[in-house]
Amino acid sequence: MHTPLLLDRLLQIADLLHRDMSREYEGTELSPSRMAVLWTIHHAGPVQQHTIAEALDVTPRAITGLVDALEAAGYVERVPDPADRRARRVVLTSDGVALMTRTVQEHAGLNATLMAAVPEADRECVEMAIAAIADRLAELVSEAATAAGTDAS
Amino acid sequence: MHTPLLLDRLLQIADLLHRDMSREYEGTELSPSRMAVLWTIHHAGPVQQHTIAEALDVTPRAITGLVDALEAAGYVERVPDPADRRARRVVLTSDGVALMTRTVQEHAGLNATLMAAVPEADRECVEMAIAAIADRLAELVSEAATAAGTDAS
DNA sequence: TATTGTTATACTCTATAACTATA
DNA sequence: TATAGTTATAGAGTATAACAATA
Repeated sequence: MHTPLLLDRLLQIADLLHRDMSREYEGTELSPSRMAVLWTIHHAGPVQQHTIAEALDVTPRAITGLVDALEAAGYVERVPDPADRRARRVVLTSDGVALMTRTVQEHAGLNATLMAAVPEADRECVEMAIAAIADRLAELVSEAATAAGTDAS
Repeated sequence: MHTPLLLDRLLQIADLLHRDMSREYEGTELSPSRMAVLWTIHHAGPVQQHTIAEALDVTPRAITGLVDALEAAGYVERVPDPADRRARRVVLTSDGVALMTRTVQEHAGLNATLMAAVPEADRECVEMAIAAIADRLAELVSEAATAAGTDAS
């Protein structure tokens, strides 16, 4: 048995994060996909649905369903867009803002717990390295998607 | 805009890896879930389906569907279990073995590409740190799952 | 004409529950 | 009685396609 590759560790972490989030939200009106919509609105402010669709790289149809669910649960509201009567802006309700505030705090707490597993002297180096890996991976995925899109057209 | 947390970077990497895998397999008989089944068999050898279900933390019913698809695609075969006539062992076909051999090589290649984004002097430290973070996260998720299970019972 | 978002429909993945065959 | 796996059914998430309202 040899040491797992860094990539294997990253895949393990990906699986654990997704599993933990799914478990955390089970029995509630939330889910990883719905949280992704809330993060987009949290970061971008009131947005049109097609903007969310582009940010998450899914079709507008998928956003219709996710926003329907979030609106029914009381976390977001569809409001008229004064500049375009076809569109509506999706905004966080006060419940939505409170949820995201709590979630940001929980993220910071989990981040601190995980960083505590790394020797203090190594932390800056590790943060830089993971950022570099994430950026490199984003480039690769973007190139692969472009190549696939070119093939298909 | 402050520097993203390490956790945010890990979530970004998780999303990119899943997205890239989904794109890579689109239009084929494969998918991330089906690949997870193949990885389990690749590592454990011929296994009963309930063993795969436990390894992936899904219900046996889900495995029935995934193995059905993989068998139809020619990557695995269900063979009788000589020790238990209720069960069948799932084994890789020669196509399945060839696929996993290719995939292991592709993983090693991607791993090397990503590690190239990290200064050579930092690599060992980063590998150790990510392993420590993965182990810590696995503990946390396991504890949370146990706590949730205890609550429910 | 192009864009925004919806309804209609279908597929994958997953869960629970009821059932068969075997242990 | 318990276990291995299946069928039946349901729900979430996503895709394509056709359509409405507006730009």
